[in-house]
Amino acid sequence: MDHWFVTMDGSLKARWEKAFPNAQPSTPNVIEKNARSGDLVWVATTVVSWQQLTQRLALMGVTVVILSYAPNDKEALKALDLGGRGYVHTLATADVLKQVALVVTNQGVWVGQELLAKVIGGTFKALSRRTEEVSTAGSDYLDLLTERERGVALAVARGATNKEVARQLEITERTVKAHLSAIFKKLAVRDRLQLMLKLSSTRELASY
Amino acid sequence: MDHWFVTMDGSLKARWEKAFPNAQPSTPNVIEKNARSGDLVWVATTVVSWQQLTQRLALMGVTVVILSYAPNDKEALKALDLGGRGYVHTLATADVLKQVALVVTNQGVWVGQELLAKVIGGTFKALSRRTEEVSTAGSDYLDLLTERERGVALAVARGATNKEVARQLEITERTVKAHLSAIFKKLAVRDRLQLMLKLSSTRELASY
DNA sequence: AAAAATATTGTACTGATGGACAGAAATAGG
DNA sequence: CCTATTTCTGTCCATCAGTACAATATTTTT
Repeated sequence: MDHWFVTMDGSLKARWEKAFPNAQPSTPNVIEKNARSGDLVWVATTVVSWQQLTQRLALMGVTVVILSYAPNDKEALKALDLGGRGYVHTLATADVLKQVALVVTNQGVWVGQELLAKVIGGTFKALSRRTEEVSTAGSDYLDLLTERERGVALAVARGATNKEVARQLEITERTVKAHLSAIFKKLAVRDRLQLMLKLSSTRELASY
Repeated sequence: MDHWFVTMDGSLKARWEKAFPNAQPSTPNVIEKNARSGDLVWVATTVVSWQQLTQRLALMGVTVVILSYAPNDKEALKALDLGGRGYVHTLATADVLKQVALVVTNQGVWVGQELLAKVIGGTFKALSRRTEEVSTAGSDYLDLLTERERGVALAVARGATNKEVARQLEITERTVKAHLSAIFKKLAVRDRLQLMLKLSSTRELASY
């Protein structure tokens, strides 16, 4: 996994070097050829076409974090909507940058807490009204499964591959398959697709 | 700063011990007397009164993370609304738990990425409608597809295999694959599982 | 104590899946 | 008339998913 910092002139700020000694500077023109899926690319909003660049890189499977000199909620939402996984002030300290990297490379999303509070506060009421009557509906197929099987079933229901489930639960892929076979038999479904449908019919799914 | 795990019986799962050797198990009755401002308390939703407990602990200045066996958006928002700083799957690995701790003890908020995407996606659309800068107006991903692609997408979302879709639409399996490839690219998903999730999440988002 | 359930991992196989190259015909808009 | 879009199809190949045989260790139940 490589680190790239994309600016207009390919300069590498001292702060970034301190946080990631192995990071490489790059420019908008060449980053799309050099970056590969799984890499972490930091894109400055001083790059003229940072939005298109973010979108394309995200589609490539690249983890993108946007660096802005003047962070604001609207730009942050735009960045995340385009597939960016983080939005940080360009002048963030090395410590913060390292933490951001840790979070986004582990399937997390980094976003300023003021924005998050604002968004969650506003959304909660509308969303809870909508789901109130549905959420506590009875028959739960998950009760038929063992604790470990539940973990596997929930991960699969979120769209994870066997390999991903194995990594998440810290077991081998073979064990995941074993659990899945048991799950399929217990819930009488033929594959993971039907499992998703069966589970999503009774509950809303989210992940960690 | 102390770590506490609150369950009904005060048990301490092996996974938690691995993540935090110094963590202490506790029960709802005594945690309010023992925890102090700045402490990190993990509360399982199996605790009957986890909501009141979360609220009271948060008001005390305690950092609270909620652990749920069956995470869902509504519960997550409720947890955060009550002052919780994180919402994680009970079966999260030690690595994930450690990362959550790192984030929440550093003024961060931990929330599932699907929920975040939903909330951000919803807010972004509302926001851009208001400012009228970004058009797209495509609330439904199906609008991005051609008629034939829509048929394939819907069949797949119902859990059909390629062979079944082919029979239903009276085309060859190869053609189904071609449509699917186009669908994956247009909707920026990696496989049929993610397609199912994407389509089912739009329906839920219809209200905002 | 014995039996059952649970959790884990192994190899080998078949069928399904998705991408990499494609090409060909029909239709609609300029 | 030309071009772009849509629809349909082909082969090859690497990877994934699920099963068929397993076996072993731990925990729980009887």
